[in-house]
Amino acid sequence: MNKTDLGEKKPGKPGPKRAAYHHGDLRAHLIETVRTLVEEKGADGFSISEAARRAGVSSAAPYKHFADKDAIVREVAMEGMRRLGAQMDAQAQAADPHNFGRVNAIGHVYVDFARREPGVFRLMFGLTEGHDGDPEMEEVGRATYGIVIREVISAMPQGTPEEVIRRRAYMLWMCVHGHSFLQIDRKVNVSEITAPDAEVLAELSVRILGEPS
Amino acid sequence: MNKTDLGEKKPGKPGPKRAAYHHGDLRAHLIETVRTLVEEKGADGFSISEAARRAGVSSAAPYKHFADKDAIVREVAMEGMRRLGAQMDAQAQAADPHNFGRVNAIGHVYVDFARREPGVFRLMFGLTEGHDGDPEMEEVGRATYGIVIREVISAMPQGTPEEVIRRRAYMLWMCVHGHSFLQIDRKVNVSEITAPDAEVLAELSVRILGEPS
DNA sequence: ACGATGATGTAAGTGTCACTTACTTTCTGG
DNA sequence: CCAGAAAGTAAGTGACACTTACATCATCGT
Repeated sequence: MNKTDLGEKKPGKPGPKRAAYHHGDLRAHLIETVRTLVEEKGADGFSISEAARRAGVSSAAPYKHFADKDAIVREVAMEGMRRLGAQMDAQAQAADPHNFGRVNAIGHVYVDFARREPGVFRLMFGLTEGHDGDPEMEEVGRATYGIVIREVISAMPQGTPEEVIRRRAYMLWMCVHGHSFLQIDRKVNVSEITAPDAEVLAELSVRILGEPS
Repeated sequence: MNKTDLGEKKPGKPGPKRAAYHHGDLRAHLIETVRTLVEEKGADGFSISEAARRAGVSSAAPYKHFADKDAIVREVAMEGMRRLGAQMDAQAQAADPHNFGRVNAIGHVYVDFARREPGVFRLMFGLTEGHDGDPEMEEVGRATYGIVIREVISAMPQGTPEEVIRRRAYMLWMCVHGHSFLQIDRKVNVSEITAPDAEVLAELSVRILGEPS
């Protein structure tokens, strides 16, 4: 009976990386399962029961690891936010700094993430009914947004006031965020718009970060 | 026993405006109740049962008027979309055409609607899991977006190609849509942004509709 | 008037879900 | 090696979406 030899039973203190009792880190397994379910059934269409069923445990088992459904959802959302941040960072670094290429790269990562994982994306940015004020969540969000700020700073002329930086960054965010949701919620065909991302994002960064006309 | 003398018993044909049998147009009453509930409990936190309870009917009664929960939600969303369109139209007509004033007015109506009725707004623009392809819904959406197009046309130089018009209109929509969701989902304090709508929207319309820098 | 008809309502289900409680099993630290 | 915590289970509870079978009532053709 292989217990999926995931158990890295460190004889040390329990620590935060507790793993492998009966099931073999059910906690992480559940987060992954829920992530899949959220994409399959939608953010509100999935059930803890089904996640437990897929993990091969009883429907009460999840509650040994999470207070309630929202707690699982929060973990999935935070994990998604960290992934988004990492991708944004990587692609920004890899991009050509000229012509706002790094800012554009971040925008593409954002929109692509929404398209690739619309369920998780909605969890991350939908209200999730009460996760505002969660300090850990806000911390992760701030870290991710910090990457945007960083690239806007280096895309704008040196010495641009912070006030202006923040304004420009937020304007970009508005656009990219709105574009992402309009895409995944399929509101775009409403007006027969089929603009390629690259063009639109490139034009927007010029218009928003450039000199006002 | 006043049956709330709503009954306008037209002896004519049943027609689409059927009213006042036992309850007195339960259908409309339910839509209104659900609209309230959606704001109180959130788009996925409300229940048909509670709506029926508030309307004073059995929990099975709603299913005489709507196929399922989604059907009620769709009606609420469409009614909201029609109201949004009407407000956009009215405010656009009332606004000063100079300096993209009419386009800005539309943006304000959009954002204000989101803030005033975030629950309904989410219903209108959230995926609602399968209402894409609903022809009536698309028709209402197209009509509302038509107002935007109309005002963008009259804000841009005469003779601007339709392709460009559509591009500009969509860029504006992206921004306003993103701003609305970031506001109602409270993602804005993440980055300590507290920009007044008027400034941001005015600047955006200039940057998006004006000459590229 | 009047009775068939269909629209509108109810009561009593079914199956699922979130979450709880009481209990058992398994791992771990002293 | 054992006390106790951690991790799991079975069996609930109450709410909900939706169904089925039945009751009521306005309306319309006769």
